[in-house]
Amino acid sequence: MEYVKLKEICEIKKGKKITESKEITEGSVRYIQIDDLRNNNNVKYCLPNSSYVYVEKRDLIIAWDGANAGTVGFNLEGAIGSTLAKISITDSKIYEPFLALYLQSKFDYFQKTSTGATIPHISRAALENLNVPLLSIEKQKSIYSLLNRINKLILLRQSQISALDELINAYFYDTLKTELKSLALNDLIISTQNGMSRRGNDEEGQPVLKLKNVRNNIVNFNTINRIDLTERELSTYQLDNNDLLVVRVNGNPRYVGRSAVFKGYREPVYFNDHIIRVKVANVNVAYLSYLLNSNLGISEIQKNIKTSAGQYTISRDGLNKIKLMLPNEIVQNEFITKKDIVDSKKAKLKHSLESLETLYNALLQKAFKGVLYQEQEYC
DNA sequence: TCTAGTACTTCACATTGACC
DNA sequence: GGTCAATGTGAAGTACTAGA
Repeated sequence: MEYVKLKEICEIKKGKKITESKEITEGSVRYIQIDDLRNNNNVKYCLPNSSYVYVEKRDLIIAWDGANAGTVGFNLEGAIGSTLAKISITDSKIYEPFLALYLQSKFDYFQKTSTGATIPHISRAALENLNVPLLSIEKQKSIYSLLNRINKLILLRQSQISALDELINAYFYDTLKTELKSLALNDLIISTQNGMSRRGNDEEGQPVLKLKNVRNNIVNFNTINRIDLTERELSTYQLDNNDLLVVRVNGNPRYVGRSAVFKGYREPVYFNDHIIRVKVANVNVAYLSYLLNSNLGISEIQKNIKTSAGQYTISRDGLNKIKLMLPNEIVQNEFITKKDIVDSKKAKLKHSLESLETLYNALLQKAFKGVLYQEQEYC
């Protein structure tokens, strides 16, 4: 396959420092930062300035500095910040979306060739001298079309998963339209207990849950630490099924009080002092966890959080004081039954999503080695 | 020994400024 | 003006310790 250096088909220009405009006026333009290459969750604006570097939708944008240096995006319009660079294609034989896909596939190369001791920066030389496969426009479009179809399926799966989350949320808010009983969490608590303060990550030992193992309604075992526990610790901190685990401390108040129900593991599991274990009665514990992680629960938890030196904590006493509005147990159980059904559908969609992502990456590699195109010709 | 508060660490992105 | 190391800042997570 024939290759051409990137510098022969593109112009690269680094962005400038931009002053964000808090007010959006008629003349405001979008201020593009690294996060904008991944999503539109935090769109910012600025006032036009002749010194700024502007991109059009056909231009590619690459993250120049930081841990994500090498991230590539396109189809954006606006002024780019100082940690981004604009890649303008000057050769009409290059199909922009194809080149964007190619550069996105070279993320590891950009990371490996980056410079800088503290913060990595894209190496201009490595970028400019990158070999780009030179295919006919038709072939570029054909490859892009195939990969884009898979990408659309990936986006569809992601939106289906989000839709199921919204469905569960809608079911949850339906439960709040029934007759509710006002009570304090204390009325449901049988006992609370802080975890062990011992540290470590031994090769051998028992699994000990820490803060990051407790996500909203999910206990994950992906990065679990192991500690060789004493007899006393083994008997004091072993979790039982249906224990409610509540995050006790964090630098961000939003994460204090987040909770999940322990549903068992292949071996006994223990917990450290970032977590409070709560045993409850007269409530569906999974429903209680969902309620505490909802906006309603969070706003109640916030009222009982203490802050000092930028740290936020909730004590066992604070947990007891949390006020709740609960439907009866029949409604709670019905909600959890529905949620379990939706969760199993979500699991299937997630599995499908992972398969699509694997397929996408495999085809991406083949496409840029020229193998994919040969196979396509026989299709 | 347990609890709860706080100091410390790590990571990521933004900004600055010296140097070429 | 471009490059890149240093620094600032905030988020998120981890470790330590005083006091009950």
